[in-house]
Amino acid sequence: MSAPVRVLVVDDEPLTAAAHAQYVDRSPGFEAAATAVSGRTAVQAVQAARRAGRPVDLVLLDVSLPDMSGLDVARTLRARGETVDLLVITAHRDVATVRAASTLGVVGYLIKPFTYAVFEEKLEAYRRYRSALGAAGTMGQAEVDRAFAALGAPTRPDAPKGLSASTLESVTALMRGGEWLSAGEVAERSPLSRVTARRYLEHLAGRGLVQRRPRHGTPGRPELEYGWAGQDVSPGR
Amino acid sequence: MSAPVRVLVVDDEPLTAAAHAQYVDRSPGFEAAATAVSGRTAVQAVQAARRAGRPVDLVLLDVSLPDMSGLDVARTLRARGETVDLLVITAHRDVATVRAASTLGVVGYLIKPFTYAVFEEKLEAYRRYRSALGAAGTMGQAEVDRAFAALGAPTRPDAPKGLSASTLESVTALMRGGEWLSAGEVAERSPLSRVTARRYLEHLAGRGLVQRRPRHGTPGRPELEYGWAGQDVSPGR
DNA sequence: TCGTGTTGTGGTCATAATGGTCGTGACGCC
DNA sequence: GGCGTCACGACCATTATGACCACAACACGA
Repeated sequence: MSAPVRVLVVDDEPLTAAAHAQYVDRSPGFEAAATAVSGRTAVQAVQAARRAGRPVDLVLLDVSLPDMSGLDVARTLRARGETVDLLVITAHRDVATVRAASTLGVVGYLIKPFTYAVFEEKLEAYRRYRSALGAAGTMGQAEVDRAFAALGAPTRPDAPKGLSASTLESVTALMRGGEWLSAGEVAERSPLSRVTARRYLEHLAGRGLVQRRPRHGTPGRPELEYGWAGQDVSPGR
Repeated sequence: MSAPVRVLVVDDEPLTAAAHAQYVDRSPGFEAAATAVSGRTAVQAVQAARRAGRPVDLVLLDVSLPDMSGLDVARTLRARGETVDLLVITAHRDVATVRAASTLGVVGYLIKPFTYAVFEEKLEAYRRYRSALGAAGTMGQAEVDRAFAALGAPTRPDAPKGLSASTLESVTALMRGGEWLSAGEVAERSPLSRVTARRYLEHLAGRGLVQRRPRHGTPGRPELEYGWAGQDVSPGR
């Protein structure tokens, strides 16, 4: 198990900041390292944490701050070369702010108010993003795409046409076991048929929740095996 | 029908820049506005275009430039508040570069070499991103997610009939190591059989991505060894 | 020097075994 | 009772493997 992701919470409203920090601590693998109530203190907190040898990984950044815009905080951090990831949390819904945040390389944009489920989904997406980037020293196009796709995961865990929520959940639970399984093997370990199992696995793969890779070595067409993303890739067979 | 997206192509290799510009003009809704062969001229071109009232919408940005890194170009543009989108096009595959590009808010990251089909896919994703942003003055969480998701759309490497995309990528990754390997050696270092390895190597050789040469000196039929050719843009459809 | 044997891989064919899609059927909801 | 939805079975398409024959260069003897 790797060290938890250290999170700095920035919000001018102390109660809101505390609530967000609570959300963070509630999420396994994340810990609220500090909170800041202004843009200036936020920048200072990031720099201080890095100099102290315990750098911040992620900043939950409010846009409305008393001294400066959250976007300005982002620009300042970028200009100073701080390598932190930013998750914008704001009530601003205008296109200009969203676009500005996007060009500043934020890993997500959350519109207040939101439920914990939605928040957790964003943290989960960020976790996948990190794991996709941390996998290897060099990446192929597919790996790069997977990293970018992780951030694009929709907030709502909606089950599209043709899929049912309960079945999706059971397949997800099975895959969380960490084993690499083919569609046929998933079918064996669940009351589903291979075709149905494949539909759900493909759906999860499209969302970046599971990875696919061919299983070579035996005659015949290679078997596609699926593995839960968000953990390190096992060396395989 | 809205005005076409104006694109600036940046690459230190004039032939590559021309090829990319051709790709852009070939894509409906996009037009190559200019090309630049260095970081300094790229920044100047963006500023000049904006002042001339015909701003650049998108920059195809190479990382390896003679005077400065493409990432530095991005930082400069961001620092000067230019509101252009960036699509990184590079042979750099290390995580650090990918991560740096990501934090600079690029709309995509393409690893050279690539086919036109892959390139077009990225432009299409960017088009969806723009249309998601341009739809309304204010956005809900769903709209924001859709915009971010558009950029995360995976590029499917186009493999011809008989070859699978993921296998092709693994063979490509192995060959990028720079070593000269025979089909049998590739088979040893991958879960593939010699026959399969040969099929993919021959495919890459046909596209000019790897070179072939016989390995003399030992008894028996000479072994064909394959080496990475390191071209920029393959002549694929 | 030339011809022949030896060696080891190149390249092709048939086979294997799953992937993916289409149509059908059952279940639940309006 | 009709309709939409979701899952299943079966079929065809797809892609890897193993085996086989052919080929090309070296080695050696005449």
